[in-house]
Amino acid sequence: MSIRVIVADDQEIARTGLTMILNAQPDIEVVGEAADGRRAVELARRLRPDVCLFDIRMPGLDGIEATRSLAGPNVDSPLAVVVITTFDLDEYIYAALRAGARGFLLKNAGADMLSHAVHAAANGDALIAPSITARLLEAFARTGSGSPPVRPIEVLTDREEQILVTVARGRTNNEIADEFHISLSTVKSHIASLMAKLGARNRVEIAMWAYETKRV
Amino acid sequence: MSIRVIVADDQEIARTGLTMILNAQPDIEVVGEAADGRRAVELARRLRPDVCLFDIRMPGLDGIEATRSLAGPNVDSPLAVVVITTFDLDEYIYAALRAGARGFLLKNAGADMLSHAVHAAANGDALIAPSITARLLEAFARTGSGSPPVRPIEVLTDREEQILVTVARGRTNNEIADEFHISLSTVKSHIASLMAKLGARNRVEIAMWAYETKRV
DNA sequence: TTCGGCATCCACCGAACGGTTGACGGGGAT
DNA sequence: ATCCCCGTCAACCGTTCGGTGGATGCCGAA
Repeated sequence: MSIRVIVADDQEIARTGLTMILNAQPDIEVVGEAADGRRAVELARRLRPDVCLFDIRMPGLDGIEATRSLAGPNVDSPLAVVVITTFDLDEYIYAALRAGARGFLLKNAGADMLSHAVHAAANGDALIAPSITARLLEAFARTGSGSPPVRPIEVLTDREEQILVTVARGRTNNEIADEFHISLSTVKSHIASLMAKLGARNRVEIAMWAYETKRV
Repeated sequence: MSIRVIVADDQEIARTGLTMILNAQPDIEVVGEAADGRRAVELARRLRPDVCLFDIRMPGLDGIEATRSLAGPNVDSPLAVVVITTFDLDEYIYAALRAGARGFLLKNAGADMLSHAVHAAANGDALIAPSITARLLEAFARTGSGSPPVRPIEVLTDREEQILVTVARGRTNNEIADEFHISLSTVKSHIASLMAKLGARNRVEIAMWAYETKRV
């Protein structure tokens, strides 16, 4: 019997690529696709696949949240979720693993890595991209404890996400205020909470974050 | 006879996705794939496809350079190249178009957009993602001229290049001054000339430029 | 040698940014 | 009905940034 998988990614190109690569494996079958987190969760609940493959960046419910609601600590019959993303930022990795992910891959992973990760997840094991594993171990060594040095990624609100992008495009606060028809104060509020949530010290670091997570 | 296409992208997932979506079209056939710019150019020279679909970000020779050497101003029998990228930043677009691209798409484009762009390129037309087109027109309107608002890249000095990177990493002027053991004034001088040369209005736009040109 | 480019520095000033505190209404959850 | 989060806004204040107009010394090319 083949491993039943669902794939969720907001980019049609990536979604098709993942699906095709997995379907090319003799013992893997993609039984569903979704373009956002909410539908991914619905689909997973309905189909109960052996493995869910989620992109982190998705509109609405992101991959982390989706993972949490399918494989989180308080879920009774958790599904196996493999999270995939373009950049290997620590915040994401820890958040994904804490959310219950059984795997963490980068989008530049090849077909081999991909199918290995799916097989591992289906077997109750977990596969993490080697480059990430190294940093994970290092992090464990640094803290000397069993708990990873997690900066809990706080989920950005819709408005914050919008502001984030404009900041990363080099807009000034005044320009942002005009663009969204809100006051300068409000823009500063949003940017303040962005800095707090992302741990950024200034707007350039906000822009950095946006770039590194391909939000620009 | 179907349209012969080659696809170049360093991410296997995206490459597979693009190939599958295009092969699903009755009159399009993907005749080759490449994972970096150099091989893409070789492949294109050998196969002479009707359309080349290039990602901008590729190791070695990037998509822009690859486009230039296949469709640039001084090429005698130019091929039709469609450039695709995740980012829709102006520098990329202009660079791609100046390099001779016959299309410019974002990676979040759907299958429709993709096949339309390939068809257009094969017919000697050009298709650009709507969101980008709007900004292009706006830019043309701003300059009021028929020539694209191309900014000739002035060469950065070594020092400027160094400062550029630190700015893009979110450092403040004071931190940069400490890091290089120079005065705050000097940092400001360099940043001023950076802004002048790059046409940036503030340091975030400097950071943008650094990210877009893979300097970070 | 003279000229220009580069890197260094200074002073001044207004604009933009970042931090803080507090406030208000709406909506969803309990 | 209550509470909390979100989005909105205000006032205030210090810091940082960006702009201007210089200055100096060094080096290499003309």
